[in-house]
Amino acid sequence: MMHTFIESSFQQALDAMGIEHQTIAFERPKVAEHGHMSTNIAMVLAKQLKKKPQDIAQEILSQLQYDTSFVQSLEIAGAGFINIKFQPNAFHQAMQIMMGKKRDLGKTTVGSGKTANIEYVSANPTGKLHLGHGRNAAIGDTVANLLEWSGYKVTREYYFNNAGNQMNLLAASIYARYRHLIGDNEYQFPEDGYHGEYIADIAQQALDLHGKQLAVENQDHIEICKKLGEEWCFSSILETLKKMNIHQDTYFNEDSLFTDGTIASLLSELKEKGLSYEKDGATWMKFSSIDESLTDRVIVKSSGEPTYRLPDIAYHRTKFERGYDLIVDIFGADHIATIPDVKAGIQALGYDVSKLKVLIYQFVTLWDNGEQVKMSKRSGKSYTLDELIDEVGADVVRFFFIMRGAQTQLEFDLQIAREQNDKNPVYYLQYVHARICSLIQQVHDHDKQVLEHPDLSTLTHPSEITLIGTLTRFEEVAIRAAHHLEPQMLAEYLREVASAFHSFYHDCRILGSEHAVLSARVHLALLTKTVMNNGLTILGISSPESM
RNA sequence: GACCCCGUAGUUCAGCCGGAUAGAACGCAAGUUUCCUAAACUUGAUGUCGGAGGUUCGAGUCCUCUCGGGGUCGCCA
Repeated sequence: MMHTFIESSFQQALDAMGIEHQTIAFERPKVAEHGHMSTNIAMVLAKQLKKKPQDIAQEILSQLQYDTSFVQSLEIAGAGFINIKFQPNAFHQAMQIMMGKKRDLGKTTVGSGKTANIEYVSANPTGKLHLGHGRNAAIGDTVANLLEWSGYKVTREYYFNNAGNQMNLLAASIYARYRHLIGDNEYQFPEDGYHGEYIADIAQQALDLHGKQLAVENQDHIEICKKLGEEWCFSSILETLKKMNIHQDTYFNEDSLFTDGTIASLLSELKEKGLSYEKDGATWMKFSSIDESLTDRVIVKSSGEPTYRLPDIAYHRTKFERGYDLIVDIFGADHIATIPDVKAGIQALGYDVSKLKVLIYQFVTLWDNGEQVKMSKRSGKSYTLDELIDEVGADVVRFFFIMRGAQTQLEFDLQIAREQNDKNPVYYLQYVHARICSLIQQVHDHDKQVLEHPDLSTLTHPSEITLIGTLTRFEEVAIRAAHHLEPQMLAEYLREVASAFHSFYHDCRILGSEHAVLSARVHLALLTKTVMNNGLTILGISSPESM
């Protein structure tokens, strides 16, 4: 936000030079000697004006009219950068503005009036959530939060299929375990069946509810097992998500697309538009006619059953029909192949595909004591998300899953996650909040007056200025993270805030200082608390009052 | 074989729309507390940004090729 103090001055200078209006990029130099802010505008204009960047910079500076109570100095440096140093007053003004926003600090309006749909987790009710789902959930929920803070009206959606092959396999697995429970040890367990312990639990439930009434194998009895399985799995999933502070708004059942005729009408429309054709008794989608790099795929098997592509396209179409301005899917890397097909289908149906953003996250590998924890789905011995949350806590789980970019493979180190100390980055952030809460408590005990009308001009220590400068970036970081759909940008930033605060806290004594200094510093601490609290809230992580 | 993601310090990773001397954490070495939570702070060492070309005032960032790791290529989801 600091650039707002100087931006219009630059625009006016460019106007005076007869240069067309254009966006001026301001950035924070890495080196302190380069000032608080710099712009490369002179270099950008060099080609267009056919002059040396240094000369252009000189010209801009000679035209520039600025408020000297805000700007301390302007310098031309390097290849033609203009470096800006602000007066402490500028930081105090910025702080004043932020203090006025109180709990809404960080909320912006870039997305106001717009709606967004974020689909995440979307696990079918065939088992417990595993670590991959955890990463999906943490990313999805945080992206949803970020968009909400940017002003979007957000719908959090969960898509599931309780009618497919996998569900039949679940039912067959439960039924087999049930038969074993009633003594039919010869009964064959389905090949590729689900082996987790929970299957036996559900079978036990079937036994408790129905006794030996299901002993004869028939469709009704298997259906009972399926229903029990679905309910059990879903409640397990929801419980796990609840622990992660995740609550979704809409649960979209794939089956509804078939029962309400959406699929049928899509099929006839595709046929009408010449986007599908019959071959070998199956219906194929003509992806190759939409995009040369794609291959035609079966959408209805010769058996009459649809492949997953058909409902996927139909489902995404409903999202477009529901009128969202932004549609976000959170997918694991294993689903990467379906995305071009869905996009092509949507585009061919006449929708604006650019509204659809697909966030792909890479796999998670779990490490403990320097050894990789193998996760085998077949044996059912995979480490579940639930176990992970119980072991290290939901805050740690959420943070670890978003602290790296989604596109990098995540190494989840249990050893570090378990530590409740300085090695664990989550505590570093939360400690700032707890420290400030404790401080405020003590200030309250001593002197209630300090909280009124602080004189910020006493904040001149380099650590104070650095902290204020860091806090001023909160809004733009939140916007940028939302725009790029990258939660880890916010996580990185909060670490910077924490570091700046701890330095300030170390350098600048608060309690016992003279009244004016005490008051101003307390307000700086309070503002930091707001930023940390709001930032952690976006990440779905708690802000403890004490640790 | 084709396509997608990744490759940055000993390790795990940041690095915005291409900007100046590539950053952080952990680990390692050395310090800081009669005082607000030492779960903190300060200082130091450590780099072929996988490699080779190219684009330009300027490349970790963009393009081409190449090597290495992961993923995906079904009338499975």
